[in-house]
Amino acid sequence: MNSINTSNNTCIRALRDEERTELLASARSLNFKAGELVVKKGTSVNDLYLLQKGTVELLMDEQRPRQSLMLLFQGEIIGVNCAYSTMNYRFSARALTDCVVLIINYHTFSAYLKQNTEFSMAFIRYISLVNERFLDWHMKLSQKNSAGALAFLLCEFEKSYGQSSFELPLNRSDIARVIGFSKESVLKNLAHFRNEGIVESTGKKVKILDSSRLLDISNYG
Amino acid sequence: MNSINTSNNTCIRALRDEERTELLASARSLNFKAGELVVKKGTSVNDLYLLQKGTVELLMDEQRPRQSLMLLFQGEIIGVNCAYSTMNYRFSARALTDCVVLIINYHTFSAYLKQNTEFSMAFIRYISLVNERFLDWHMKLSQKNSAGALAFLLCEFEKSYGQSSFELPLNRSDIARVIGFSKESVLKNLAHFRNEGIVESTGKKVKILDSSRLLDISNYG
DNA sequence: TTTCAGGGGTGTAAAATTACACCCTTTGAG
DNA sequence: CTCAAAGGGTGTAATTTTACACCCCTGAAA
Repeated sequence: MNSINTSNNTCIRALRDEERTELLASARSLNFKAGELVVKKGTSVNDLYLLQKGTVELLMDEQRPRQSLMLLFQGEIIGVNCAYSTMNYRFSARALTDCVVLIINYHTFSAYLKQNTEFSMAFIRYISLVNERFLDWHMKLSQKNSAGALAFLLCEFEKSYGQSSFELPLNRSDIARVIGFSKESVLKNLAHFRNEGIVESTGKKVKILDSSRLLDISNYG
Repeated sequence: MNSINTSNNTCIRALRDEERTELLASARSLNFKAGELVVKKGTSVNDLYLLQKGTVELLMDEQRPRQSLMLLFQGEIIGVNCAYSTMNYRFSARALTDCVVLIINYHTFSAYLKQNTEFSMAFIRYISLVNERFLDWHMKLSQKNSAGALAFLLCEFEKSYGQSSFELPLNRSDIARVIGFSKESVLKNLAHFRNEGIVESTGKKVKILDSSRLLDISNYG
């Protein structure tokens, strides 16, 4: 059980060794295929879902695939904000890639929060940072034009994957939904980036050639 | 000191009586005039600012008065999210009306978080709810057209003030900044609402006549 | 009293974005 | 092999929003 990798989540690391061992003993790992629903909006929070591997998309509504909240990469607890507010998921999470999710018992987790002050302070810090990132994501996208928003998303992938060459887990319509613009705007801006030599792209394969210029477009928009 | 009203903040109420008394003994009340800067972006968090009375606007940048984050009404702790993440304010807060702010010592507050489990759990719940409201605000505004956004803002004021007739602490340009549209869009939509008999408005005085229709416009947009 | 700045207000032009129509290529099921 | 579906891609029209020009009114300073 100790082989389960939790080192990419800052607040789990704040647990004492024996607590972490015990918590992970009660946890189980689950696999999701790309496209599967990991969390359904409206359901109650019985467990915490730590995304160990893969990328998920948070959605306001599965039906109308209009409003995408943001993307989560490995190391994040999915919908952690809902766990201690309404205790109901306020959005759905869909796997964009094949994912490995660690299911952690909510009550066990809460018990440690009450028991271990170091842990609860680390958790407060963790959710504050998560919410900051959440807000940043939204501020950035809503204040940008279509080119800036696309540049921002590409930069986020580059940062999260840690490499300038990667494969997007999204098709063009998906990208459009995530950044909140039309598919055509995405295509035209991507074509523009290609013509300007800022990125190379064939289908979902993307290589960022001029990272600083892309960041400029992202910040300027 | 016990006369200080803190009952409108849920997490302070979770303190034991003697703790609350002690916390408030070390706190002081401060008045801000409309237009004054309450919190400056980039400064470190040394105290928590509990807004006892009035309305403040959270801004990404004081200089370029473009991006407004959201409005805070009485009972909220200003920038509570920053207190336990970077410990630096990531945005400024400007008083829209005359305000009364209770300055609470950050270290004293943090000491109670570590000491009192009930309080720390209430605080986790509080910041989760605040962030949910933050996110809601942004989701709603960014996905709406100009009419929907204006309707949303008017509904927020109605809700926060608890009455359908009120005086806006914002002129038309301010409204435009807060909802992220142009001044002209605000004026035209307001004129439309007036013509349709949804609101009455002369200058900053607003009376909401058809609350449910306004809510529809807010939700539809 | 005059003047002028600030806010409220409105029509029209300009810009950005979306929607539609359509084409090409790949791929996998029959 | 064939054909249909899905994704990538592009031009053009329609829509939305912004920007500009300008008007009126009020209130405070000269």
